[in-house]
Amino acid sequence: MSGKIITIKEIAQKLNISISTVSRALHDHPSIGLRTKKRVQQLAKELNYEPNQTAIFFQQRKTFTIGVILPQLSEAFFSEAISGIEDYASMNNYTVLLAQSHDDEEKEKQIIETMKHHRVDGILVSISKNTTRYDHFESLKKLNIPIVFFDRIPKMSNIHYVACNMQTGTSEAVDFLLKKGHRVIGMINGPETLLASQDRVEGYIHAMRKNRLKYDPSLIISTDLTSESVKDAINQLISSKRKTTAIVTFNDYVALDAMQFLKKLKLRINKDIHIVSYANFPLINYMETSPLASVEQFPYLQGQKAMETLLELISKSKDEETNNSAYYKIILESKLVIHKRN
Amino acid sequence: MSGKIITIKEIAQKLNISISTVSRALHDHPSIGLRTKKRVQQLAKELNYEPNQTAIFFQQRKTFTIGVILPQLSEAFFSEAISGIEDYASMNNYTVLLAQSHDDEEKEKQIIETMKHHRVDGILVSISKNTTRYDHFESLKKLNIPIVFFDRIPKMSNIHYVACNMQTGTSEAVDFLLKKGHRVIGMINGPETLLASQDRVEGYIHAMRKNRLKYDPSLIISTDLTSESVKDAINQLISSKRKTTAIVTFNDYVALDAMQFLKKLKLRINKDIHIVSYANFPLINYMETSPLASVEQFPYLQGQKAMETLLELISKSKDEETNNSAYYKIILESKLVIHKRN
DNA sequence: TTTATCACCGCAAGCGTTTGCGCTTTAATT
DNA sequence: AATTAAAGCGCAAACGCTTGCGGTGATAAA
Repeated sequence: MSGKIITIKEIAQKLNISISTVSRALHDHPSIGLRTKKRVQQLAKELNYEPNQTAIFFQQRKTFTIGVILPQLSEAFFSEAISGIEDYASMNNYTVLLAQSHDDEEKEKQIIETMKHHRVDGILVSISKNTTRYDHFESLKKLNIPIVFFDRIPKMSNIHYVACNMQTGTSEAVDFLLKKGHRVIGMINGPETLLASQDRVEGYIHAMRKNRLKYDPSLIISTDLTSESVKDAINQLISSKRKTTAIVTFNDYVALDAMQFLKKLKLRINKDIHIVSYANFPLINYMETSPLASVEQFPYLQGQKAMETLLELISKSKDEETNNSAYYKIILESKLVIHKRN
Repeated sequence: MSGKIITIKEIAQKLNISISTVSRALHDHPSIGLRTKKRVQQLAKELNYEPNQTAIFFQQRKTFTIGVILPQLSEAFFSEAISGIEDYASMNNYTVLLAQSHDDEEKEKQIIETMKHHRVDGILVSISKNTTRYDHFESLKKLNIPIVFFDRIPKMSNIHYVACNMQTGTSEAVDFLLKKGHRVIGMINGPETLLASQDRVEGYIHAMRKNRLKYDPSLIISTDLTSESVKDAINQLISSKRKTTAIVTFNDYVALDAMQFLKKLKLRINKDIHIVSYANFPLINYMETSPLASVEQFPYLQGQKAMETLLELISKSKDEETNNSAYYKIILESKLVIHKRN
C-alpha cells in the first residue's frame, strides 16, 4: 500500500523517455525541451516523487552534511552555540549531524570515526576536556575533511579555530571594579592548563598595569571548578591580610557556588563583597543576587562564525586542489555587560 | 597527496582477489578462509581504509539516522531533551540529524522534506506551536518513515507520542499548597489551545475535589505567556475580593515574570504570596527567590523514551510488513519537587 | 578410484542518480 | 536544394558496496 517508493526510472518508463532526460528535466537542464520538462515535472509531483538523496550523496561524493561534536548539549553555552551552528548551516542548505562526547576521549574518537564514514563535508568540534591525544583529528586531513575548532581548542598547530578572547573582557571587568574604587580584587580562576584561564590572568594583569597598580599574585587562585575548591579559594581570599572587596569568578557556575558560600559567611553580595562573572546563564539577570556584571562570550555568534569559516573552507577545498596553508584563527572579543539592575 | 581515498576495490586488486571476498573478509563472513581474512584486514588497516557509508546507506536502503526536529535548541527544556535523545540514539548506533523549526510552520515543512530525501530511518519531533496543518507529517507514512512526537503533540489521531502528563504534577502542586493552608490559589495558565494548559486545569480541579473544596474558575487565568499578559493576570488575581495567597504559574519563564512584578507591588515572594511553578530552568534552585516547588517534566527522560519507542517502531516495521495499527501513547507522570531551601 | 561434501572464493547484478558524449531531427543559412 | 548549426534526447559508465548463486579444488567417504 504505502511502501512503493518511486524513482526517476519509473517516471521515465511511464513517459517513454530515458532516465537521463527525466533527471535533467527535474533539474531544469537547458537541453531539455519545455514540453517534456513540464510533463516530467508534473508526473513527478503526481507520483509524489522524492529524490533519493542517499544515491545522490554517494554519486556526488558530497553530503552537504556537517558533523558537530560537543561535550554536553544540556550546558547552556553549548546549546546556545549549536543553535547558531544549526541556523547558519540550514541557511546554507547544509545539514547537521550531532553528537556529544560527554568529555570522554574514547567517545570522541569513536564519533570522529562515524563521521568519517558518513563522509560529512566538514566537522565542527569543541573538544572534550579530557582529550590528550589528537590523532583522531589529524586523520581527517587524509580524507580532506576540513575541521574547525571552537571555544575549546586543542593545543595543536596548524588548525582552524574560532574562540573568544577572554583577556579583553576580563580586563574590562577588572577595570570596572577598579573604577568603582575596589583595590583588592580576588580572582577565582580555572585550571591553569586551560587557555581560558591564562587569558583571564593576563586580562587581570593588563587592567592593573593600565591603572598603574601593582599586581598581587596571591589574589589569583586556581581551582578545578568544583564547589570544594571554590570554597577553599574563598577562604583563602578572606583570610588574606588585605580585605578583598571584589571577586572575579571563572564562570557563572563558580559564581553561584561562591555566592552561596559567601552568604553562609554572612557576607552580603555586592555590598561587602562584589562579584563579577562570565555569562553562562541566560537568566542570571533574573536572580536577586547576581554578579554586578558579566563577561559575555557570545556562544551563538561563536557557533555561527565557526560554521561560516567551515563552509568557506569547504568551498575552497573544492575550487583549488592546492592545499593552501593559511589557517583561520578567528578571535571574538569578549565584552563586559553591566547588569542594569545594580 | 592526501586526497586518495581507498576502496575495497583497490584492496582487492593489491591482493589479487575479488572485491566480494574483501567485503566479506572485512565483515568476518564465515565463508572466507582465515588466511585471506587476516591478509585483507591487515592491508585495510595499513591503507587506512574507511568504508564509504554513503555507498552502504544507498545500497542497504537504511541510514541508521534519525531526524530530530525541535522548535528551539537554546531553550533549556529542549536542550535537555536532545541530550537524552542523542545519548539513546548513539547507544544504539544511530546517528542524529538535527534541525530547529523556530516555531515556523514553513520551516518545519521544509525540514521534513529534507529529511525525507535524506531517507532517515525515523523522525522525532516536537512541533512548532504555530503549526496548523499536518499534511507534511502524513506524507511520511507513504515513505514508511515512522514518526514519534514528544512534548508538543499535534492534534492528530493515529500517531505515536510520548508526553508528560501535567495533570498529576499540577494536582500534587495544588495539594501541596492546600496542605500548607492556602485556600485561594491562583493559576496563571497558558493558552487554552494547548493540551498542556488543559491538563493543568484538570489537575487543579482534581486537587480541589480531592480536598472537598469548591473550585473557583475565576482564579484560573489563561495567558499567552508574554510578560504583559502575565502582569494582567496578576493584577486580576490581586484585585479579587478573596485574597490570593498562592499562585501556580505555567512555567519558570512565567514564574520569573510574575515574581518580578509581584516584587514591584511590594509583595514578598513566598511570604505574602507563594509561588509554585514547572521546572524549565536547572538553576532555579540557586535563585534567592524561587518557587516553593516545581513540577518536573523530565525532558531528558522524555527524549530518551521517545527515541526508544521510535527505534522499536523501526525494528518492527522491518520485521513485519503488516502495518499493525497499534499506536504508542506513552505518558510520563510529572512530579512535584519541593525545593529543600524553602 | 570414484563420488559426494565441504570450504573458499569469484561473477555479476543491483541500489538511484548524474553526466559526457553522440545521435537524431528540425530549423536556419546560403 | 544543399549544407550547417542548433536543439532535444538517449546510451552507458560510474559512484562503492553487498549478496545470491555458481564454480572451483581439496578432502572425506564409499
